[in-house]
Amino acid sequence: MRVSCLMLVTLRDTPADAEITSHQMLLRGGFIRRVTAGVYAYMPLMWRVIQKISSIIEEEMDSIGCLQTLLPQLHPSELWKQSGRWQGYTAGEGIMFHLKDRQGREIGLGPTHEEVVTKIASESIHSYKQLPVSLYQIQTKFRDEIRPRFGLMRSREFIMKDAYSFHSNEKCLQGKYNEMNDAYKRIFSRCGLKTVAVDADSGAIGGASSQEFMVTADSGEDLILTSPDGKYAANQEKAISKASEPLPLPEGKSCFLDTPSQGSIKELCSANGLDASQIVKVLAMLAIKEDGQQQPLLISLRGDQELNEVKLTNFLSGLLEKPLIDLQPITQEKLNAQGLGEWPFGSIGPDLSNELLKKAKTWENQFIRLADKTAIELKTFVCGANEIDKHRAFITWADLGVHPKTSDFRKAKPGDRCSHDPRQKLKESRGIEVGHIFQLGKKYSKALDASFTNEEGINENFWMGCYGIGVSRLAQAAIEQNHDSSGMSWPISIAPFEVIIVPANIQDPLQKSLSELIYQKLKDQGVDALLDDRKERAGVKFKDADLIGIPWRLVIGRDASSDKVELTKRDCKKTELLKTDEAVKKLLEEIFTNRS
RNA sequence: CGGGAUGUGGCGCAGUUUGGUAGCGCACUUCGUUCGGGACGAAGGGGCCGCAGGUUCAAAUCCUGCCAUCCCGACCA
Repeated sequence: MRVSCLMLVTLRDTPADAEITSHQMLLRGGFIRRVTAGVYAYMPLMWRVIQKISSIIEEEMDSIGCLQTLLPQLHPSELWKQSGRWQGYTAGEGIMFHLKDRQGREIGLGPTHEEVVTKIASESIHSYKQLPVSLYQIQTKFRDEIRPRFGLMRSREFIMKDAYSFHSNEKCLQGKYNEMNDAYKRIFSRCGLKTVAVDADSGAIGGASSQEFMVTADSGEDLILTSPDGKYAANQEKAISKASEPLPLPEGKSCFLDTPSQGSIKELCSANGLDASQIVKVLAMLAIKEDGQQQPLLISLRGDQELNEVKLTNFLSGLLEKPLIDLQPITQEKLNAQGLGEWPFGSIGPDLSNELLKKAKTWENQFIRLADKTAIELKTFVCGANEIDKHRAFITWADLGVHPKTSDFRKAKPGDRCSHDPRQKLKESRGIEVGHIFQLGKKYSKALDASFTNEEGINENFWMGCYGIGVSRLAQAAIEQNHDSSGMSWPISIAPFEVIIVPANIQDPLQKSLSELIYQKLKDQGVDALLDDRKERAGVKFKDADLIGIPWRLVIGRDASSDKVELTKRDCKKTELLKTDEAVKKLLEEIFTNRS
């Protein structure tokens, strides 16, 4: 390809609305253009990158026996109603774009394809003899993100590879899951990315086990916690840890404390000489279920711990046997709207009376009481007295007479002791999620009644797994990990071109003809070569070459008369002056040995 | 949706406080000189100043409403 034909438009100034480096560089290099919020056009250079990533993914998926397909993007609402996700994905802050066709039928624009693929599998597969099967596609997904951000990192229209596997038993699913795990590691490493695999929450997709693949980068949106020995890595949403030992309260008889304007743990501690780990704090929250039911909750936590809402949501979804669509703190405004009186916020105890909910208009009138393990383990503690400006001290759970459901609801934090080895402390780093694999189990096959006949002649629902890679996100994440002050520096396996040939002065007939000769030679060898044949000054071409990050640069300049050219490696900027033949030979060697 | 900021040629910005009919740098076009790290000179082209109302002799500038974009939280590949 010739730069003169490439529609290359680079910007000298950084567009003001781009925040992170990779986004800025993609815009400056003319790789992407924004069309509307969270929607981008992939320009020719970017499309080449995406194609290269796609090929690597295709090779790896094919190598583990996955079948490529292309599924529809318009999904009938019935299918999503069957799986029980229509409400959650469209109502409230749902992320599915949806519309009505001319007949008034509701249609969703595919944010993910479990429903469609499960339907297809169930129609085509009737016997265990046809299993296992894995299908995948590389396609645009639509998600009406609440807040699109950072260019392709969180866009509303993005390219994703999604795979779905169907099995006759759990063991087979686990086998495929492990194969996928390995394939993912190969894919990311072939793309030149450093990634960590972390335990993850399976979120809205649901299912049992799940792992995320994170490109490590300071600009990442996710907080990852890892152990120094590398044996444990998890997304903070999911991470577990051992909380520090609480400071035991000294002996004492249960009593009331006057605690005027000590509504926060901090104030309570400093006014009474307490440690936060000696207090049980109670959060009042409202869970909104998919069917609209509103359930008040009281969650007890040790004073020095924070609530992990993901853990709470998952626990409640199991308890209520319905997905939650929202979780919000109870505020005085909400109480007023329910026609309820004032609650003693700041002094609420785990035993706050159900009486307070009696007159609620739309809420359930019993609390669900929950407590984090660390709170339950306290022998004696300080807690709210359910009266403004009053707390109680030297209280035990027996004194309170309530029996909250107990689980792990606390947020693991950097510095916490690791569960597998308390001598180690969790470290934090940031990551960009580029892949996620799930063992779904029978969640969708049950909901959509997708089954096969097993060896015993009995009808059984499929065991399923699903496996995603954010292709367009991965491309941007690659820049986040590979750039310097002058621009991008693509890993060669996914670079839009492998080498750029730059005649310093295209007007010089010798330089021009030598450049053309080398260009032809490289092309004949199957190298992705770009020839900068523009009538620009050398400086301009160098700046552009650096910005668009082509891994190798061959400059044909003043030494052309002695048949010498310069070979430069983009990532380290190391330059060698070589005879033309040697330069071409070395380049071919480098490119062919490093092609993954 | 809540909190904050910003909307002026393709990009980056000034002008808004104190109303007088739009300017700078980059990019673009033409000519000349230059030619190894975003050249110089000359001459050009391009803007209903986010949109809609209002105030005024006069609005980018003042007032009202809307819209859009970006940043901080919930969402996620």
